[in-house]
Amino acid sequence: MSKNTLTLFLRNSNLVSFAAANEISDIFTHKLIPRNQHQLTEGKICDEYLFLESGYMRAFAHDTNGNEVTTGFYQPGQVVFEVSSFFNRSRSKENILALTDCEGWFITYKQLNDLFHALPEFREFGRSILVKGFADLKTRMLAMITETAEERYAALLKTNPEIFQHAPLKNIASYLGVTDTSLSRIRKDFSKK
Amino acid sequence: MSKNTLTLFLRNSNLVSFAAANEISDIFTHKLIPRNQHQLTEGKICDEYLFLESGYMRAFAHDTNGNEVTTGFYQPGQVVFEVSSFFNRSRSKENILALTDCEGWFITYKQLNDLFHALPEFREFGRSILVKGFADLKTRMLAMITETAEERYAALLKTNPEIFQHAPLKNIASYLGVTDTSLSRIRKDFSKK
DNA sequence: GCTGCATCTTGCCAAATGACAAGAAACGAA
DNA sequence: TTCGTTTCTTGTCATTTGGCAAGATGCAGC
Repeated sequence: MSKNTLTLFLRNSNLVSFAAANEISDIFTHKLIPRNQHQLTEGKICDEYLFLESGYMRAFAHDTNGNEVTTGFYQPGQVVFEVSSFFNRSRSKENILALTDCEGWFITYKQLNDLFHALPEFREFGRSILVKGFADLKTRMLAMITETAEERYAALLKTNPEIFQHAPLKNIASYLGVTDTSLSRIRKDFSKK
Repeated sequence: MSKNTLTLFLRNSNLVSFAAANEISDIFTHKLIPRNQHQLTEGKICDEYLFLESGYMRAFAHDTNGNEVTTGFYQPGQVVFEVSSFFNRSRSKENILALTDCEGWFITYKQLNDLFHALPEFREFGRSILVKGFADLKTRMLAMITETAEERYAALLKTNPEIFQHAPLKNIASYLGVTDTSLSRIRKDFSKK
């Protein structure tokens, strides 16, 4: 069990020097999240900034009718946390749970703020994570408005094929903004091409 | 012409002290943007972090078929900038233009970074702007997936009625994720209720 | 005022998607 | 393994939305 992947992840951002990456990594705590266990439960305040080393996770919320809607997927190499709850110290409207057994490294809100204060390099890193999340969400929003469900499906299949091996199709359906019935038909048509 | 509204805006965040708000405000430059003028043009790097004091603005992008899609509206009291282009120093895929004559106060990327470095309070403020934008976009995404076009229309009418006086309906239609034809019908049905 | 252009509405029809329900298949717990 | 639950597919039908085009309206510039 080593922190190599985390250190490398920080270094690869090109925002954190070798020395700082080591210093930062040392603060992180190792964590195992078994399949189906919640990393974050709605109503709680998100207090972990988690670097996901292995495994897959899913975030979901409930709509006004109480139906589950998958809001995001996480794969190895991503930082897992709910932005609004984490930074505003407010109750999360989302759940995050492990689709598979997961392994990662985390720091708490306080530790993150201390690091931000002490290390400008890590501040830059934190900002880049936020900005990337923002940009990805914007891209997804644009796709939602301008692309057909089949195009969104094809794009997900291309950019994130692994998720199909770990998440049930109904989760992927609500992530794509369609019912599971529709996704099933889209897949049937798509496979014919 | 005074910086009162900007100073008050900083203070009202409850993240910036009175002294710091004055200090920060002093750095900002006044700016007038006449109706229909671009505040940001796609292909350019967004280099202004603009506090909008009066007037309304619209952001839009182009989909793969070259069609215009409105990605956001800005009203007085909001900060206007394209997150990804501004922080990554990359070419913007979006345009931002004035729907009405506008007045505001801005700083450049360099000035913002210097302020972030010098004043932890302003860093907090900057983060809160980013986090709020993120949360709003998430909310909109969830609405896009779970609500009908009519519900999204009704919500916009309630939360942002002023925009209907300044933006043409076709812009509002693409923002809501429907064609202008559909929006026209939705409005007809909606007014009957 | 007139002219031209953009905006908005409306009708008609097609395509996409949803709602509901039944059945098959896969999976997990005992 | 067996049982029960969840997941996935498929059929039927209704609803929503889009594409296209025509006409009406409004607005800006001359």
